[in-house]
Amino acid sequence: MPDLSASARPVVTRKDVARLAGVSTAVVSYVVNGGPKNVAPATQEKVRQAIAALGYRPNVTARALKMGSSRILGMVVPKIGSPFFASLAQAVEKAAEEAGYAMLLGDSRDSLTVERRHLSNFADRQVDGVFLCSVVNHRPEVSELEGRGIRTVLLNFSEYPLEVDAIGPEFVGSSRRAVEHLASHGHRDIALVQGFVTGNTLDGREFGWREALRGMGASEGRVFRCSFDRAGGYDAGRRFLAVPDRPTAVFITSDEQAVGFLRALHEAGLRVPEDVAVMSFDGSEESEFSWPPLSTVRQPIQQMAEAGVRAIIGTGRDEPPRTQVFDCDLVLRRSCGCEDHKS
Amino acid sequence: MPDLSASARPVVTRKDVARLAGVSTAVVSYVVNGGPKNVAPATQEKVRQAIAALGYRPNVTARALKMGSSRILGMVVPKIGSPFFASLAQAVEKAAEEAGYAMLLGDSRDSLTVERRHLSNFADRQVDGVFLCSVVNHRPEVSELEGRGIRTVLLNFSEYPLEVDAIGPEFVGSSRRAVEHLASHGHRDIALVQGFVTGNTLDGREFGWREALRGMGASEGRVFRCSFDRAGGYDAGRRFLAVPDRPTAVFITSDEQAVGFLRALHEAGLRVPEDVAVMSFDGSEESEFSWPPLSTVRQPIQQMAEAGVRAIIGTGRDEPPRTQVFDCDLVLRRSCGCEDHKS
DNA sequence: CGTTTTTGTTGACTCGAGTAGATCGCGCTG
DNA sequence: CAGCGCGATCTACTCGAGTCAACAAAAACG
Repeated sequence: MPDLSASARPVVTRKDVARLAGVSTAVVSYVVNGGPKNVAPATQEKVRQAIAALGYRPNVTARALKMGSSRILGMVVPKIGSPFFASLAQAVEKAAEEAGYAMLLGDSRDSLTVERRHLSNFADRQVDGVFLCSVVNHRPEVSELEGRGIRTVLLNFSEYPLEVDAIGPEFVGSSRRAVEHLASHGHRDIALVQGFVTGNTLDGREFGWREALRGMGASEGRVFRCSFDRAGGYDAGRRFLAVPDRPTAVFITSDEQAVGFLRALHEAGLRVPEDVAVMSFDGSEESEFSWPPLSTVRQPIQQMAEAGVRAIIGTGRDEPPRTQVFDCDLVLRRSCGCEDHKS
Repeated sequence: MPDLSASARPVVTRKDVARLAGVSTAVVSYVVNGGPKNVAPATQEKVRQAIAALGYRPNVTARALKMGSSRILGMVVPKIGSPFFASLAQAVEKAAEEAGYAMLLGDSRDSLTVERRHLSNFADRQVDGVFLCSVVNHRPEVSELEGRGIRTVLLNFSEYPLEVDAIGPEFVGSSRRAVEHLASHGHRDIALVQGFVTGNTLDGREFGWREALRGMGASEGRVFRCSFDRAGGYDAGRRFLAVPDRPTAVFITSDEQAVGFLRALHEAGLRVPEDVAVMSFDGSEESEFSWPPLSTVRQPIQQMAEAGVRAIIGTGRDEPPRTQVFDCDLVLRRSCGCEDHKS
C-alpha cells in the first residue's frame, strides 16, 4: 500500500519565511516574484536572508493552481524508442527547458487509444501546451484540449491541416529533390519504401516521389509498404529482393526503415550503391553511421522544436493557428552513389 | 508577451456540479473519489448525471496541492536521443502510465549542471519519485530530493551504491560471459572499447572484461576509450585500426558505440567477424539491424522499469533503499562468429 | 413510544501562493 | 500645523478539491 499521505510536501513555506523575516506573507511573494508591488531594499534583504537561511523553495503546485498555468508542456509521440521521435523529443525538451518549462512525455505505442488517453490526461493536468505527433496523419482530435484553452501544436504532420497549429518539414518538395538526385545518378527505375500511414490522405513523401517520377517521364514506380521501423524496412527489403526486374534505386521514408532495408540487401550480398542506390528521410544520427552511410533528407529538428515552443508560449490566445513548413536539405553520403566527404 | 492570464483553467468546477445536482461540494468529492464517506445511491446517481451533463473533470493541480502528491514521476537521462536511454524511457513511461502516473522527462545533455537543475526542478514540482540515469557513475547528489521525501531510483548505475534505491543490469558477470564467449570462438587477444565514465570508480563492464581475460590466462588486453555514442565508437574504431598487431576481437560497452565501430571497420574493408569479431552491450533494436547483426548482452529493460516503478510507488517511506541487480542474457548473432538464427 | 445507533449530508477549514484593497507612516506643501 | 500624496506594508480573499466535525434524519432497539 503506497504511503501517499507522507508524500512530498514542502518543509518550509512562505509563512515560515515571513515569520523569520518579520514581514507579512505578501511581501515574501513580492520579493520572490519581483511582484506587482515593490519592496524597500532593506526589507528585500531581510527576506532574501530568511529564504536562504530556511532553504525556502516556492511550491510550484500552489502557484499553478492560482495562476492556472503549470509551466509544463506535454509531448505525445507514437514511440519514443524510435530514433527520430527521440531526437524530436530531445529538441523539444531543450527548447522547453530554455523557456523555463518542463516536459511531460507520453508514449502512445502506436495506439490511437493511448494517444487520446495521454491528451486527456495532459488536459486534466492543465499543461500550458501540447506537442502532438499523432499516430494518424489526418487531423487528430484535439477539441478537448482546445476547449480548455490549451494550445496544441502538431509536429511532423503530413498534410496541411487547418484550425490548428502545425509544424513540419516540407515533405513533398524535399522528397522530390531526393528522388531527382537519385535520377541524376542515372537511375530510371526508382522504388518507394513507404511506411503505413493511418488516415485517408497521401503521405507527402509519397507525393513528392510520384512528382519526381512524373517529372522525369519515368515509368510508374513500385511501392513497398511496411511499418515505420527497422523491422518494417527489413521486411520491405526482403520483398524488394524477390521482385522481378529489380529497381536500381530506392527512396525510403525514414532512416530507420532504411537501416532495416540495408540489412536485407547485405544479407543478399548486394552492394550499395553499386547494385541498389538508397536515399532516405529524416537525417538522424543513425543515418551517418550505417554502412554505407545513408544519403538522406535532413529535417531541421531543432528549429522546428523552437518554433513549436514559440507557437505555444509566445502566442496570444486569440491569434489564429498557423502552419509552419520547414525546408530540409539533402545530405549526400555514400548510399546514393556520392562519395562520403568524410572518408 | 504570453497571455498567461487566459491559461488553461477548468471551465466547470466541483461547485458547478454541486449546484446542478443540488448537493454540497463535499458530496461531489465523495462520489468522484469513492471518497472517505459513503453517499446514498440515489444521490450518487444525481451527481453522476450532473458530472456527465457538465463534462466535469477534477482539477488535478488542486488535488495535488491538497494531497501533496502530483501523481507524476520524473526521469532524468543524459541524452534521450540515445537509443538506449530512449528505450529505457519508453519502458519507464509504460510502467508509469499503467500505474496511473505521468512522466516528466529531463534531458541533461551530458551535463551534471543540467542534471542538477532538472532534479531541483522536479523537486519543486513535488513529483512522487524520480528515475535518475546520472551522467556520473558514482553516487549522485540526491539529498535535495531525499530531504523532501521524494523517492529516487538510480537506473543503469555502474557500482553498488548504498543509501539509495538502485536498479541496474549485472554488468560484471554478463560482461565476463560475453568476453568468454568471444574466447570460445578461439580469440586470445580481445580489446575493450569503453565509454568515458565520469566518476572515480571502474565501470562494471570493464571489470568483467578484465576478469574474463584474467580467467583465461590471456595477455593484458588493450583499451580504447571514447564517448558513449556512435561517433565515439567510430573514433575508437579508427584508433583500433591503426594499432600494430591488431586484436582479433573487441568487446564494446554499448550497441551504439558498436555501430560506429562497425562503420570504421567497413570503411577499412575489414570483414566482421572473419577479421574482427565484435560483441557489445545493451541489446537494443539497433543491434539487430546493423550489418552484421551484433551479438550483444541484452538488458531486461522492461523488468527493470517495472521494478523501478514498484520501488517508488509501492514502497513505504520508511523502508530502507534497495539495490536490485538484473541478470542479462547473451544474444548471439553474426558479429561474434555465431550464425544469426534468423538468416 | 422514547432512546440509541446508524447513515447521509453539509459547512467550514485546509493545502501554499498571488494580489487587490485597506492601512500605515513619512515627508512635503500651503 | 493641518492636509495631501506617496511608497511600503499588511489583511484577507482567491484558486479547486479533500475531509473532518457537526448535525439531521432515518433505522434499530428496548
